[in-house]
Amino acid sequence: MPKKATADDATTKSERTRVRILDAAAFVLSRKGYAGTRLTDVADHAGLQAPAIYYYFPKREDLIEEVMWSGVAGLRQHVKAVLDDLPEGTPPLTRLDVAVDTHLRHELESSEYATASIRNAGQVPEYLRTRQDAESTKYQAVWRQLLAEVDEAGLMRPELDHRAARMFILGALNWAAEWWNPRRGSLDTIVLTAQTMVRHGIGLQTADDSQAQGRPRRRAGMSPAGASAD
Amino acid sequence: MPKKATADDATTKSERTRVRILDAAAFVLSRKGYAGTRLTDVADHAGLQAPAIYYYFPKREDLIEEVMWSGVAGLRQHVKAVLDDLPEGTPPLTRLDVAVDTHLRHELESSEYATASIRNAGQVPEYLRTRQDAESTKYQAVWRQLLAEVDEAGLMRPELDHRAARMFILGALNWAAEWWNPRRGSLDTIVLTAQTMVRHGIGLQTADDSQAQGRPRRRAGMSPAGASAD
Amino acid sequence: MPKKATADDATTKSERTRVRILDAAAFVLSRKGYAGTRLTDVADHAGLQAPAIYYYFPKREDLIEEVMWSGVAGLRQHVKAVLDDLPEGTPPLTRLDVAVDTHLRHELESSEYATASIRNAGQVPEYLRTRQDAESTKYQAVWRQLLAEVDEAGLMRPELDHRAARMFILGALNWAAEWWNPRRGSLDTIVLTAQTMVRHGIGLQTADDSQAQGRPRRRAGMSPAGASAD
Amino acid sequence: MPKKATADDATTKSERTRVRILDAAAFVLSRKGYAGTRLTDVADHAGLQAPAIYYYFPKREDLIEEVMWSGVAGLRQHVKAVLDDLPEGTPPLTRLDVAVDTHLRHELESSEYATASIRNAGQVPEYLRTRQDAESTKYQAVWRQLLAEVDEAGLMRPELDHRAARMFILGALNWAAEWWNPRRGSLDTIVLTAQTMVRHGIGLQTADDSQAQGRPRRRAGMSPAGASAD
DNA sequence: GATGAATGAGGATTCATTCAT
DNA sequence: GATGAATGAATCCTCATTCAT
Repeated sequence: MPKKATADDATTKSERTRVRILDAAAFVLSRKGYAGTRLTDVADHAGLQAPAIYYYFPKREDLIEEVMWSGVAGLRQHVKAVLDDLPEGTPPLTRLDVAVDTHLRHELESSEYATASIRNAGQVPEYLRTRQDAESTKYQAVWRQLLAEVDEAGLMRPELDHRAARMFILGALNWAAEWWNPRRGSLDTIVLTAQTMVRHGIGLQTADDSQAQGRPRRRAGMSPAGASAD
Repeated sequence: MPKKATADDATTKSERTRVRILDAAAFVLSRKGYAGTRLTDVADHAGLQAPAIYYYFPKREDLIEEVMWSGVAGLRQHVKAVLDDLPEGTPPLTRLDVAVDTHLRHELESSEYATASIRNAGQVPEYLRTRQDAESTKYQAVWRQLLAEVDEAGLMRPELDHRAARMFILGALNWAAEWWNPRRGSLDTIVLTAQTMVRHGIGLQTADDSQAQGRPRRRAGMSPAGASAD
Repeated sequence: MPKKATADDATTKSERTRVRILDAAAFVLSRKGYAGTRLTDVADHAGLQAPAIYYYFPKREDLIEEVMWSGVAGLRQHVKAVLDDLPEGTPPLTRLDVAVDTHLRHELESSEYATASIRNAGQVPEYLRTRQDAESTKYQAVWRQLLAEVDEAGLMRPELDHRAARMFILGALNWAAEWWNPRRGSLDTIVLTAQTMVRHGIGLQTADDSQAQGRPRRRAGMSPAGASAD
Repeated sequence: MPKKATADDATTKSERTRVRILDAAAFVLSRKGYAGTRLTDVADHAGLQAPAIYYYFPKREDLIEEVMWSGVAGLRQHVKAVLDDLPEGTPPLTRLDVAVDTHLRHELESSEYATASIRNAGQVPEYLRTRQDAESTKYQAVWRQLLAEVDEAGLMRPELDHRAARMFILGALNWAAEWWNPRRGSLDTIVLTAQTMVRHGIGLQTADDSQAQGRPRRRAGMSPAGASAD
């Protein structure tokens, strides 16, 4: 993500308002669902009047579309960036660990957009999903690749259907937004659990590769808002 | 669910209409979300006019509440019944296999209610969730018990947080409703994949217990959920 | 107009409400113009709440379209019917007199629809005018025919451009709705004035045909509302 | 109109912008009607942003009022000026011809204001019409005078109601804006037709006075109306 | 002089709900 | 039991208008 755009970044006031609206929309959308997202609520959260939204987004749908898209886009870019940063020759199961770690932390810690996007994937009408679907497909490709690497290394359980396995992993991770509560268990704990389950659920055990990996690095300004501003 | 209600059961016509409305509501709810569920659409699917619904349900919310509740209740009863049917002494990991199998098939094959309930768990307002939450808690208990048995048998990976593990499993299974497409892979295939991932993600491998289990048995009249699938 | 449909006709209550709404819309439309016609005002005049209109007309535009169309349609049918009733062999200039008389009385006495239609002809958006334009064309044909008959009888002033002459006549008649005030001159007076001006403005004087003609006959149920019900 | 304001007059830039706004308003007003005239559209046509209009006109209504007033005022002044220029002793029916000619050409060729004013005469709210009504009355007086002269010369058809006759003439002329299309007949043609119809519709034929008169003379700087046409 | 940003007052439209039949 | 007709409470969206810059 070349340009970082966060509400506090030194961009124009106008741009910051736009981001505030998007943030508010992501917040409301992830809690109330597509049909339940009222512009009044979004405006309240953004600290302005509903009609002001129209100065930035021609239609309610355009606002929602952008949130939904940013959700996947931000997630994909974040995960992809982290994976690309890994040293050459990192073992496939370790890369899987890192992906699980990154996805989960982004979803739960940094991005209301990601949860908004995940939760409403099934409810947003067809015609609002073009960009989102495209991003989704790309993100799926990232995971397909991860599993393929495991497979090529001869480490994948033979009984598994690749697509189903991928979807079960993503489902498990996505669903975390529904139940995770910072007060009932640290994020580190659940990340470790997820990594363990994925690593062994997917991978054949080898004695020397049994420790889950993934070092969370906080990365500033990686929010989907930033993504959306590209 | 004390009373069995299926559309073809020899109940009054009135009762059958009630079920038709519930079925329709489950159908719409699972596709449009809580706020997007219009009584008009429900009525259309049930083959009557919207005001007729009020003869059976005092408020839109009551109808939705019942669907949401039936969703979890039906799922729980179904899974519980199947587990209870297993012969005494069935090994814990096998019981887990069976639970995965049963949950998945019920969700994907037999119950629009289950998916309605799953998908909208986060969007339905607090005050509509009393019964649903109670059922949910009970259903969680079933799975908590399953994992506890595995643990007691000394077969559970020690790194796992029990609650998180349980939630990841349910998340993976629940999410399947979002992506599973009968045309892109048989149910048997994905059931096997899920079983494998859960069994190895959760359980320590023992040489003699490596084969996934679970024979689907169709069970009639389990719930309105069951009804809707007929 | 085969079926007569007036608000007090013995049709269903529903049909009568529909007509009441149309009448109200014609009333408001002719006074406030296309953009100024608020559904609230229409509803007030019809004695119901604005949303009730949607029970009868899917869109505000559909309501307006129907009024606009009925306006011309009713006028055309009325004038045509009266002309067709004239005895065979009625002289062309007499037929012209009758047409002037009928148009004027219908516009000023019987039809809020006609004035609504006339006044807003230029402001209603293109896509609402299909039916109206078709009717208009047909009505123009009636007058083209009238003038053609005068011409064929060798009674038309040679300097005249036929189309322009027709339009000037219709303009003079249509505009009457803007200025005519029952308190400032009887309808009979202005009808006579119009007939005189048209007859001599258009026709060459012949000694024996100098008296304007046209006996107003009140005809029940000829309202555009009736027309619209066909 | 005390101050002459033409876009190319050597006035301040400010004054020229004001005229541009008025021109734009006349344009929009004559096409969209009173209620349909949006400041945004006016601003677009004037090549500036809507709020800029407020620098020149305190209220939307003030802008519209001025256009409506200028419409009649310009027309009246133009017609009056031309009539006053006629040589002493010009016969009444010739004066009538000239008036018809002048009104028609001004309306159709030079003034978007005139058409705006004519078309919306019935829709603009009462309280915006003070100046306009005053002008209108004065313009009516011009025509009343024209007809009176014809009458005094003993040339007026006795059946005619003076007021009605005047209104029919003006209606015919005004309505031309609704149908005249430069591509479907030259202005000269329709002017001649109008003159013929008025002269014979109103006047008693005398052998030696049968030729229609009226030489169009372009007169610059008459009004904002004139200005807009340059 | 002019614009970007924002607001308040409507106005069209939707939808749960009511009620007489 | 069920529907046709109607309503009241939102909700989206538009537009004149304001104001700081």
